[in-house]
Amino acid sequence: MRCKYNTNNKLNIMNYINKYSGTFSAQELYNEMINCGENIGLTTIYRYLDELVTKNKLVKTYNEKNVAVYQLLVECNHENHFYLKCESCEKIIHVDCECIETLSKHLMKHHNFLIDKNNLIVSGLCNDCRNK
Amino acid sequence: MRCKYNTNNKLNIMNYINKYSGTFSAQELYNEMINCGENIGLTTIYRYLDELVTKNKLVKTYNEKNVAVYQLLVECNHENHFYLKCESCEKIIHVDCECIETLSKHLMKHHNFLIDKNNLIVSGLCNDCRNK
DNA sequence: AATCAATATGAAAATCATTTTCAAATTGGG
DNA sequence: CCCAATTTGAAAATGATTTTCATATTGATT
Repeated sequence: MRCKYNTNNKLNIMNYINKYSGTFSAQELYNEMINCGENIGLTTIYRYLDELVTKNKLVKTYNEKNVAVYQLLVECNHENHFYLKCESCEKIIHVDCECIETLSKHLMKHHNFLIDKNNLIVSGLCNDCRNK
Repeated sequence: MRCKYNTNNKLNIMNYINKYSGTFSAQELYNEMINCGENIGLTTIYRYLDELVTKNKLVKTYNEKNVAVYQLLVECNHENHFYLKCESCEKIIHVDCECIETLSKHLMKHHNFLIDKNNLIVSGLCNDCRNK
């Protein structure tokens, strides 16, 4: 079982995670740490990232190449920030993604509608509830 | 280059695809066909499924184990229906547009979120109120 | 129906992110 | 300081998907 001890490795990984504003893969994080002279194993990174996902500190999604990418779950007022709300578990998911800019531009151009991103909550089912 | 010839294999795969009302993986489809005595290669199935995705006949998502699953894309007029709501005049605007499908696919693929289109209300400013 | 270049096929090998294994190192409570 | 619980990470395993490439099939043209 994991997640019992707070180790130097975990603190160190967290420091590097905090450098990212967007998503990062386990491999990218590993490369960054190695390049900075840290001594860490890729396995350890995978494990700690999963631990943080379980603790809702990170959100895990998949990029266009189907590689897992992670992102800090932090409140923020970024340009492309909006919310996903799970109708089942009520969880709010913060999203920071260009996809909303794409929709925004489309609605303006083709529907003459000015979207209010700060007020956008997209309802649906989150990954956990969808798989229940 | 692919997609030029219509072969017996492709017709045959299509027959089996039509048996599914929900999602199926390449492996599941392969197993089903082999069990039914068909002579087919898994590689061929992967290739034809991708061809059908490109042709918008199938939608490709990933299940909880991150395995690609496919589903027939059935045309439906109300499939892409959602609402715009003006924050100023409270008017509800009905929209039937593919842009929501684009967002939906993106949210599923990259954020593991199944959008509930029937419940989507996008807030903002309508054309009239924006010009006041 | 014979020819032939383009395309399709599929078994085997390769790819590659992720997980598992397991012996060694580390942690923190007692 | 001890020691059992936990963490670590290199190496191996996993497994879905892609690539390779020699062979088979296709369909247009004679």
